[in-house]
Amino acid sequence: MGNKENTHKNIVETAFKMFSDNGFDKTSLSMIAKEVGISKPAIYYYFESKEQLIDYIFDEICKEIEHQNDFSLDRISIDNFEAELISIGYRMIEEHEHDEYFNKIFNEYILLASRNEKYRNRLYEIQKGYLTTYYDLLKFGVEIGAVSAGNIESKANLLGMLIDNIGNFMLTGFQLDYRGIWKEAVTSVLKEDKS
Amino acid sequence: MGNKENTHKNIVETAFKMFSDNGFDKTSLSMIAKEVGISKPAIYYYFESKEQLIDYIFDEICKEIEHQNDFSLDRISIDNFEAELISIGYRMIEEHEHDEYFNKIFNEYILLASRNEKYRNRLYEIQKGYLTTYYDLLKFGVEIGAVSAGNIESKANLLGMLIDNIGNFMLTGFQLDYRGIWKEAVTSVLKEDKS
DNA sequence: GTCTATAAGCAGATAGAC
DNA sequence: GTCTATCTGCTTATAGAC
Repeated sequence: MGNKENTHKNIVETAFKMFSDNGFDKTSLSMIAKEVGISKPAIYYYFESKEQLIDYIFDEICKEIEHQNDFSLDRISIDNFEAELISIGYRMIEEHEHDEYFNKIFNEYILLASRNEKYRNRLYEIQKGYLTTYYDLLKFGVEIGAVSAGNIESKANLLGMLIDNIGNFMLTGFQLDYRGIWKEAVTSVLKEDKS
Repeated sequence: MGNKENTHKNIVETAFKMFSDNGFDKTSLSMIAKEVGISKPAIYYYFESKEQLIDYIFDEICKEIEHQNDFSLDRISIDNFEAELISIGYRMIEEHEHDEYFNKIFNEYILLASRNEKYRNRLYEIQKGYLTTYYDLLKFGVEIGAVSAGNIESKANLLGMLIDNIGNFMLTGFQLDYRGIWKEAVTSVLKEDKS
């Protein structure tokens, strides 16, 4: 009874870590069971198949992303718009620095999604929401006069895609001045149009 | 005799396509052999192991990238600098549009590299060279007076990382105005500094 | 060079006892 | 809930004939 939830949690957390370390295909249920300290059939008491375990973790990850993806516009004014935008990126970079597993397994799911429709739609919505956040932010910036009105959509996509790839580059262990890059991007985008 | 090179080529090309479609782990040597129209042991005549086949294709891909990664600065002047930079990105976008397999298998190798040192160093050098190209371009732009001198490195990394992720986004089937995003990035980066 | 036959091992998954 | 024992199928890889 009390143990049931515990074992379930152990399986999920161990699988998450091992999938992240080795990938889905190179992590067998036997390996997970051994690491958890149970037998392989015990996993089948909680999950119908390996695929269902992978799907369960996918769902958990998606929920977490969807949840953390809405930051409020409350504190933002014309005076601190640029600084706030910069610090949003800084916060993302910081999260990545303390989060070795998440990005790795997420890339695993992205590759899965490129071949399996089941994961594609959900990730599509996440990516869309992700870019939309930057769009809403810049649109708000236009309203309060902190951003010039041209090409808001492209600017938003530019920022969203850049911060996304900063996460990927960090994953590969590439050492760059990511904060400097992000700051440069924000200030460049917010610069007045010449014309 | 004449057949030897042909079979070798068939194996490599078929494997490339199938690895791209299904991933390494979900493409067995039996599947490749069947698709080529030979028996499985025939593959072992050309490659010692599956891993060696994967490595061979990795080497081919790296060589191709390294080769196509140097565009000359000859045609570039102060008058056409921005336009040339924009068209460099456009050309990359166009390549991606006609190249369904390359990006997919390349991402497969990136994920491999995140777990296997053997692939890591080579990809590291490619990524570095990639970003360096944009750095050299911008530095040249500074010399001829087409770019203001501040933060060249961050600007170069920004452009390099953006065009890289444009490729990734295209892979996922995400429909965006990638040319507009790239153009916005280039013009933003080349805008005069306010101060 | 390419084949048939086969070895050895591990994968996902199930039966059934406790 | 968790176990031991087991099934089926597929994997990489090899032996040896032609």
